[in-house]
Amino acid sequence: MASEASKSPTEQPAHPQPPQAIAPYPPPYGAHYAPLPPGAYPPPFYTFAPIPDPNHDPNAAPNGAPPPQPYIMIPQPGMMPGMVYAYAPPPPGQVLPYPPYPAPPQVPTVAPRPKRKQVKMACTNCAAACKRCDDSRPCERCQKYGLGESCVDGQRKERKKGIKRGPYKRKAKSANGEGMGPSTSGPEGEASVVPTPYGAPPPEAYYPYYYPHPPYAPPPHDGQAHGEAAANGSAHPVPQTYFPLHPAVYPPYPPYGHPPPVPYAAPPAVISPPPPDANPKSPQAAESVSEAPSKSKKKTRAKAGEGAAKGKAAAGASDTNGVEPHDGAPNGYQATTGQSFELPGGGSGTDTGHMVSPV
DNA sequence: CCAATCGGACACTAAAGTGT
DNA sequence: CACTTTAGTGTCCGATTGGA
Ligand SMILES: [Zn+2]
Ligand SMILES: [Zn+2]
Repeated sequence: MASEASKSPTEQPAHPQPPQAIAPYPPPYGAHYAPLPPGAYPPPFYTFAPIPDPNHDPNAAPNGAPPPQPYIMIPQPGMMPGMVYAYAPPPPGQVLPYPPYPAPPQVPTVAPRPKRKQVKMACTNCAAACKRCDDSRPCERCQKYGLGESCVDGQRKERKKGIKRGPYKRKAKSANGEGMGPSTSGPEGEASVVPTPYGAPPPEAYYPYYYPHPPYAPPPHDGQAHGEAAANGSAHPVPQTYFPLHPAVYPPYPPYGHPPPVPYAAPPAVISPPPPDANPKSPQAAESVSEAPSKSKKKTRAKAGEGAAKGKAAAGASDTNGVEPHDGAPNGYQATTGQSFELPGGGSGTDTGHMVSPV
């Protein structure tokens, strides 16, 4: 019972906390990718933003202008796994003033909810009442309602056998979902495109910006093969290059806790991110989409649990007590694109995290 | 206000289908 | 035969209803 009782609605599995050390690792100007010391932190989490190469990148410092500051990329609560965020870490105790990509905390769309856990077998009383049970017998709820003696496991039906199915459609399972033709044969007109792990395209050249971790990064825009990537198709994906806009073009963000001056608009196109996956549908969501042909829900609910405990024998019993998994979203993320939201400071943006200073 | 009810989303997992 | 996909079945969330 000590296993799952601890879920706080507002908390999420904490990212490994990095030493707040940006100073020791300033990537050299012109470097394409300056990773932190190997082994220091989990690679997907802590990486330096690349510094623009003035020879190739339009975002690099204008003539004579000083190079932009290196930004350490630190994951923030609410960020999607694998995403990196090009912005200096907030001071201790503070959070980023702007919504993370791709789903800002303001929108109720995506809350990092832990999966609901079920007991292997609910007792008959709980099952009948459609309430949460536990592994103990009598279960907590039955004890509460004085149903200890009738708290027994139900009996699972045996699953039907011999039911024929059509041919399976294979799912594309690759690290770079990009090029591959995903579920090729979609007879139902079902989604035929597998979304990238992060749904939306990586916005970049924004302040701040987010983008997928290297394996999903778009190719270099300057025609060069940055990083160790691109060369061979066989080796595993390698960090690609992304460049923060130069502050001279796009003023940096205000200090933490301060709202943005104005809504950030789209910047002049310097880099075109790859097209979004046209399929916002969660692979898992398919379940409830189609009409359930046979929902074995016919059962007549017997009186049990609260009902059986008639007469209020067990007072003060409320099954809403205790742990609430705090729903927010199905475990399958909805990869929506172009969804708008409100910025804390009164601005607005999209779930792509595009935010750019007006200049 | 609170407990009981219950529709339906969600989780689990076994069976069917596929690949090697 | 290992692995993947599909879907049958159970769990239980959360909205609704009804009684005190
Ligand atoms: Zn129970
Ligand atoms: Zn019980």
